[in-house]
Amino acid sequence: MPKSNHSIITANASGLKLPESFYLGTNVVRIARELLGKSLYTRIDDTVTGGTIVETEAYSWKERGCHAYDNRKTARNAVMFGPGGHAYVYMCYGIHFLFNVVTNTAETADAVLIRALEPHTGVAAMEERRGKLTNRFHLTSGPGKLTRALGIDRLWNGASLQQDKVWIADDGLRIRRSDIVAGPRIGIDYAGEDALLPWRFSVRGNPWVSKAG
DNA sequence: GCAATGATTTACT
DNA sequence: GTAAATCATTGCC
Repeated sequence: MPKSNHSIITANASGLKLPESFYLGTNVVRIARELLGKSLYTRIDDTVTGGTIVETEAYSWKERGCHAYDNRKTARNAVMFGPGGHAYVYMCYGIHFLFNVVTNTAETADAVLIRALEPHTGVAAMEERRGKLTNRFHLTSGPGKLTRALGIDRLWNGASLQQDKVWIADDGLRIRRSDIVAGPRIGIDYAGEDALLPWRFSVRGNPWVSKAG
């Protein structure tokens, strides 16, 4: 009997931290796909919170949707020009922090935006950070929501994913290729035809995937 | 449905 | 140096 993919989980925090080599890969689209099913964790004091990544988007300096399009380096996006395996956190709409994983080697500005998690570790702590919710699926089902749930803010920009503050682990979960949905990215209409690139990936049928798509 | 919210960027002088 | 437009969204109406 096939396992329901309605809710994929649940792993624990004992999985293997992804090595730096994973992030140094040159194909950011492939990395965005491979991050589905991995777990993103943060540790603040002794509180570990985390969940399974169920939605990502790839961004590359070669296309207009990216902050670093055409190799334009600014104070905000400087982290993207460093080596892969670091966090790129920035503020959007003046209210929300968005968490990205820098990929590729130094001077090649690619990144993967983490858009949604299925929470499985430290859920009570995340609920406390998010405040009262009418629907439990709203806890981490959006890029701004998950950073708030995990306690991520702008000070985390540039943090290494090889340390014990924020990291991504392989908890052994495998997402079948046929259960990965690809589609256009959210909220980048200004990118012209690059907005049509099918660089948003999510887990088919998972209730924690953001509503925006 | 749409207002709120503020950092960042860009286009000027 | 200054100002206006822009924005990888959310949450409340």
